Amino acid sequence: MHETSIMRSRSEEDYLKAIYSLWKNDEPISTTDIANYLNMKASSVTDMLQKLSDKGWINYKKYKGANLTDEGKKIALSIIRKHRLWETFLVSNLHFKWDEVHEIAEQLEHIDSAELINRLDNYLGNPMYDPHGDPIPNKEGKIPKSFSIPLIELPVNKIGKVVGVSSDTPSFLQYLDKINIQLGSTIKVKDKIEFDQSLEIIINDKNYQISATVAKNILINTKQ
Amino acid sequence: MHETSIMRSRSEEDYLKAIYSLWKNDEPISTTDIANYLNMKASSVTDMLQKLSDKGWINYKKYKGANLTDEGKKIALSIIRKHRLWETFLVSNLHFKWDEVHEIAEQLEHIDSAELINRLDNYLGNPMYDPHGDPIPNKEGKIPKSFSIPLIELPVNKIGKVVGVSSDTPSFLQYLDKINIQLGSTIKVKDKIEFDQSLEIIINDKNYQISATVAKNILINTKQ
DNA sequence: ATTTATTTTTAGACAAGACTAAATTAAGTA
DNA sequence: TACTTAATTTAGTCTTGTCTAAAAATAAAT
Repeated sequence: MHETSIMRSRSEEDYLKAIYSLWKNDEPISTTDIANYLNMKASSVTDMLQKLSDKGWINYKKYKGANLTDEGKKIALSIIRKHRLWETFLVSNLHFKWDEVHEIAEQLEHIDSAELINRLDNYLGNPMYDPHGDPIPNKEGKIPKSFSIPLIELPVNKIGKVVGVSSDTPSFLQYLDKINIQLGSTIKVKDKIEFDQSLEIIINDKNYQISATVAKNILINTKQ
Repeated sequence: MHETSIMRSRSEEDYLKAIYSLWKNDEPISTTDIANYLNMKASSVTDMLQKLSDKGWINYKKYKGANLTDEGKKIALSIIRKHRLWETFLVSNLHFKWDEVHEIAEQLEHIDSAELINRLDNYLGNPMYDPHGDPIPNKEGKIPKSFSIPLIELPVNKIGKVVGVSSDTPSFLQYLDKINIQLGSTIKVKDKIEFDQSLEIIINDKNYQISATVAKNILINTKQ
């Protein structure tokens, strides 16, 4: 139906994206991990892994888990590109809050039109990062490098700029909104509490106490 | 999954939209007409009509065809609203040509988020008409009245403004592009050829000869 | 009014993508 | 190493939405 590329179902795309997201080292991703990520039963995952393998998008060995092939990685990255560009549009142009856009982008990312997404990219000014600070892959699937560390590693009395988050659950993002943290916010670490690793920080001249868990999920730039 | 409204499949939405589009008088729409419109077999249509009827979206009597209920009409209009708003976005903001947007809008119209579409509406400046001159239903499903006649009915020596087209096949739209007709174009009818009903018209001081078929599918405003 | 042609429906099949329950393999432990 | 537990796969079922082929109903025509 479209150009030379083989049509993919929404389901197939979701699996490829899931495998990409769970991918860490070179370890293959387990059936159970994928099942949990997608809220499905392991048996359903097994079925689909066989299908994706037949299409050449993953390497799959029974009982050994799966990994993306180059072809599969390319597809996953193109979906992530679409997801992040749409999120950017929703936040920058339609003024959604950053915790409201995920579900909608989950739908929009499956719209099939290369022309559309490239035009959207231009329309948005070819952004490098989405509203959560995540890098946006380019047309060729290249991801801009980002140099960042979790806030918890920032030394006392140092100042850093928020460039991203490593969790984007709505509850977390809403909490950040509440204490006035957004992309670009400047944070100073006033003190670290030995006992529970919590931090005392300053944002816009106001003091806040944040837990180690939160501090681990806020990303700070290392180069400016 | 979303608000109080019952989830609908893409397929169900396509059927409702098809029935709406084929709707003329109060005559119920036949199985075959729907099948042709959607490029499906009549037997598939029969199945789906039964389903839509069970959900209360159409009135369906065996062998008698189907008509939308108020509920069904509301759904169809909301999909048309989405389709036309997305087309507007694609043409006005992403600078697609008016003959390139249909397929993409066919996908976008199924994105499920009332909030999204209302924000998009505002972002576009609450347009009344889409790039083909078709009226955009509002949130409540109300369609702005448009007063227009086919160009063929415009008397000789009268001037009219193009407000829409009643066919939007790419080949027709491309032909219009070629002879420089777009929404808002001013057309003067210089002569009518009795023999074949074709027209001699003037656009931007240039003369063109157009067939009756074309002249029937160009809509001209009657109130300005 | 009866036959013929066309439409529409029914019945049964199939593919995709999910599930449950049972069987099998792999991994962990005494 | 043998045993137990956890992970994974297989087998079979279900739903959605399509199809083909056959049957039934309606419409058209002589």
